[in-house]
Amino acid sequence: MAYNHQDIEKKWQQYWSKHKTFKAENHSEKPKFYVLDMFPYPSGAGLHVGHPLGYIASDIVARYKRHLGFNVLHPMGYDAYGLPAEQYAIQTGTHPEITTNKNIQRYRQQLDQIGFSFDWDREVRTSDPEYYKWTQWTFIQLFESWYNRKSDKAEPIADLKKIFEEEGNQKVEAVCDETPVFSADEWKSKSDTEQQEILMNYRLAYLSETLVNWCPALGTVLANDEVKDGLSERGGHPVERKLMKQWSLRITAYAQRLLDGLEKVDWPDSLKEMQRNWIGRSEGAALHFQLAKPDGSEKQAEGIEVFTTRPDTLFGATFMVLAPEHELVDSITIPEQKEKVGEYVQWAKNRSERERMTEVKKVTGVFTGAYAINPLNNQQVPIWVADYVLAGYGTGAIMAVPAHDSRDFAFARHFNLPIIQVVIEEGEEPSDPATWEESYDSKEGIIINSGFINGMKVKEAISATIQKLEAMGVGTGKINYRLRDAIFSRQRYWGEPFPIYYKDGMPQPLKEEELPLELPEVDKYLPTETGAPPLARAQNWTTKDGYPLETNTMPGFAGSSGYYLRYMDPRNEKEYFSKEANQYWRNVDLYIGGDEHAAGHLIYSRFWNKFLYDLGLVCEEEPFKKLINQGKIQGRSSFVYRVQGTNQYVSYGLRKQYDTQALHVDINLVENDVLDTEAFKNWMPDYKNAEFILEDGKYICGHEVEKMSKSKHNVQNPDDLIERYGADTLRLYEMFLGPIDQHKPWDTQGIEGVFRFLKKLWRLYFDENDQLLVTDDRASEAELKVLHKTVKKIRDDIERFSFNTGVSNYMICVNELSELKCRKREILEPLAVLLEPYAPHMAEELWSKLGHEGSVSQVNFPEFDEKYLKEDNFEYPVSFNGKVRFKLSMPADAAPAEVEKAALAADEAQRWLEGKSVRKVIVVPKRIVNIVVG
RNA sequence: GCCCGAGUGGUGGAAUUGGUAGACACGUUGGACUUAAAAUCCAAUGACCAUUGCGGUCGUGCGGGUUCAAGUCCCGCCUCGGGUACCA
Repeated sequence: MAYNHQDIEKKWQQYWSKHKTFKAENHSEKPKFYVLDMFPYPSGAGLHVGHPLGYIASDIVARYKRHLGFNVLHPMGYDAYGLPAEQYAIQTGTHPEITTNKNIQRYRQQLDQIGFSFDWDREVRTSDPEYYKWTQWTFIQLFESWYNRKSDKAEPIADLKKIFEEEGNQKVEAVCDETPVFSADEWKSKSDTEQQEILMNYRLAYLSETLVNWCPALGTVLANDEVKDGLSERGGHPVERKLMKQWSLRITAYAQRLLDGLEKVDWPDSLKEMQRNWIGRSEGAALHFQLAKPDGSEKQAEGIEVFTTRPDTLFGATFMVLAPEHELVDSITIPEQKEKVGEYVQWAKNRSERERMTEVKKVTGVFTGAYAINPLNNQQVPIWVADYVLAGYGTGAIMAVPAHDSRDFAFARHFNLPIIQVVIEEGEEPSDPATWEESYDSKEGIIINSGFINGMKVKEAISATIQKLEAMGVGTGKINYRLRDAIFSRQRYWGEPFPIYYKDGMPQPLKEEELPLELPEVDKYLPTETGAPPLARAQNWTTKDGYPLETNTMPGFAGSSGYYLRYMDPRNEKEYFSKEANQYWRNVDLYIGGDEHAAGHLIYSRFWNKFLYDLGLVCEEEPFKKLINQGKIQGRSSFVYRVQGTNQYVSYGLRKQYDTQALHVDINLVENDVLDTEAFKNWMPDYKNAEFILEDGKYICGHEVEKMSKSKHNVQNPDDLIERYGADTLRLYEMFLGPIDQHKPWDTQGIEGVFRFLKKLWRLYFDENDQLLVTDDRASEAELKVLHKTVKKIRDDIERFSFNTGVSNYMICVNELSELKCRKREILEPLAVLLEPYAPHMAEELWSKLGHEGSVSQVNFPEFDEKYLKEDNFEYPVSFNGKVRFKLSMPADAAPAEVEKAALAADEAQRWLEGKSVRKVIVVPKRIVNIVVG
């Protein structure tokens, strides 16, 4: 009877659960260590082999830190709100909560099977009212706060009201929407509603008209990641942009702090870079172009604000462009152009996302007939409308410098507008822009054709121009961010209800004691006939006083933005978390998760945390000190090809003859790339009436190696592997696959090797009849050396998160001890402890079989002693001109001169020295000898 | 297009600070045990040349460079993966 993983693993999992072995205490003399995994969305497909990769790594660290005497917080929970459960509810009528709870149960069972050391008493679920109470509570705090630029933090709206009452808003520096200046008296004379409307411009959670991805066929707004190529991912329906009243979070107030904070965290550079790009800080100038009167003679009072990063090229601005949505388009267009401009704006608005994306290169636009005046040279430049200028960035208007911007260049060429070169590379002669094929790169160079800045370098010219514009009062240096405020409303059922009701049409927050506002029952999980969100179907969806409640729900990232805080004090009924708990746990020491959350969760969380920091609720400004991205375990996806606009699916080899859209299909419906068409029809209701265009009587699927994810339906689940090899083998194998942060395709081939290793380890302790072989004899030098070498390496490898080499080191250790036929307790006992982080079940079993009570997870980690690692001799590789020719064994402490002498005198050296003179000998102690001959 | 990351045997990967390239596994081949299989154990396994033995040449995507010494550093490319996209 050999290693029986099934019994052993079940036994110890039960033991851990019964004894609450991994419970973390909020009061402890021990130093704290907080290891966190990104919590999963419990999908119906269950856990796949990619999920545990990060969990295993973090579990190894958590277990290791416990051995070192840390009080470890290692919690797990569920990001329980999400579209799949809601979609399922729409299709079947099953309440998403039922589906979600079922999926959570399955997740829990799967997680337990892998033997994680989570403190399950701290589990949170975002869909649990006890949890989302605090999500709602935070929303109210955001609603009741504004961002004061002077103090550079969030402050109460109540304070802002006081300022308004005392001195109006002229001295207020806030991150807010455009608001007219008013005095204290004017403020007091406003009606309550008017005051509320103004305050809305300042609130960090605010209601406004926003452009959204509207899918008429599905009757709902879609998040950006639910839209693919301008079509809805589910169903393939067209998506259009539409203005809707939506809640937003004023995350832009934190743009600079979000950027600065990146300097303070230990995150992968690539991920920091992604966040920097997402925040998209650009320095430049805001400037004002006045309008010329229609007859072209004089200036008008009105003007156009533009943002540019290159004020130094202002003399090369030969025209201006407004976004079709720009508010001035209507008013400045001259009567003769009204019709054309109107048509263009209409056309541009109705153009779907898809068209916009596929026709990026196509140049379109219309002249308004109006002119603006270049403030520096008083030249009149024509104002155009074109959709290559986006309403959402900067001011929605640009000064076009065709000589030095590729888009402006294309536009100027197409409409025959003048091009003036204003930057030139040092030492080059200007050329005629008419002969150019593309715009001229102007990042560096000398300014020409530009009046007072002629001859300056780009950098000087930028600051000189800004100075001049400021002096003239027509412009100012400005920093612009690409980051947009986060749209926070979803027309969905399965999400947190907003703690908001409407009184006289104005939103009002619920009182704290009215939280949580629980999700109501509805008859159907669809929008109403009038297009209102599903919550509008709920009976009596009003406050006690009869005021209507908000019918939108919060998006997926709401609940995940602060979950790491709730873990610190998850059962607190009075507060989000206690101050003491937060002071003790502070922030996450190690956070492991995928980099797909770079621009979403990881920005929102940082924002959320900073906001709570401003409120004095959390003591650390950055939530995640160190972060590791686990690489994705890639899967092999299968595809079917839907003929555009139909429910017909064409086989892989024939797809080129049609206009098709590739859709992922569940790999379980596919064998050797052949689709089980009947199973496919039953897979999802959308496909029920699917028709197929076959080749050779079969439907052949396309395939691709890409990341394994529920949406790609290429999930490989771990249950079968655990059944066959055990959790310890799975843990070791997932780590053995390669570096934790690298992507790698899943392949079960190598798992046998890891399984063999565990069996071999087992045989060090037991004979074929399961009799313990361990003796109390003294260990030999050689055995001690193997042990101590391994202890050092295992520690090292965990500290630097090199788990794959960690596994190799166990293997080397076991190979060597097997070779030595080691049976010594002095060696095998520490080895069991050493193994615990990676293969905890086997470690527990060995520990108890060695005669110990209690869990090995509480025992101190083995120390290594350098004295056992000392080598008396070192085998020098001796190379000639860099090529290793022979080995030379020398005492480890031999002086370089001695080594040199011995190397040159060695028999093997003679054939390489023959007829050559020694130019130089390099001896690097305990490394190498290199003899240069020639 | 732009920004990141990666290219090492048949495969996954190792080489932590410029110092023996290919650790540890998988796979393959041969062998032991067995009636047989499984399990286990042993041996070989980068390519090429030589093969009676000693051995030699090449080799970390490609082309250059720095160095006594380069997978590792520098310059110029190529390929693959990821992110992002009219961001002024």
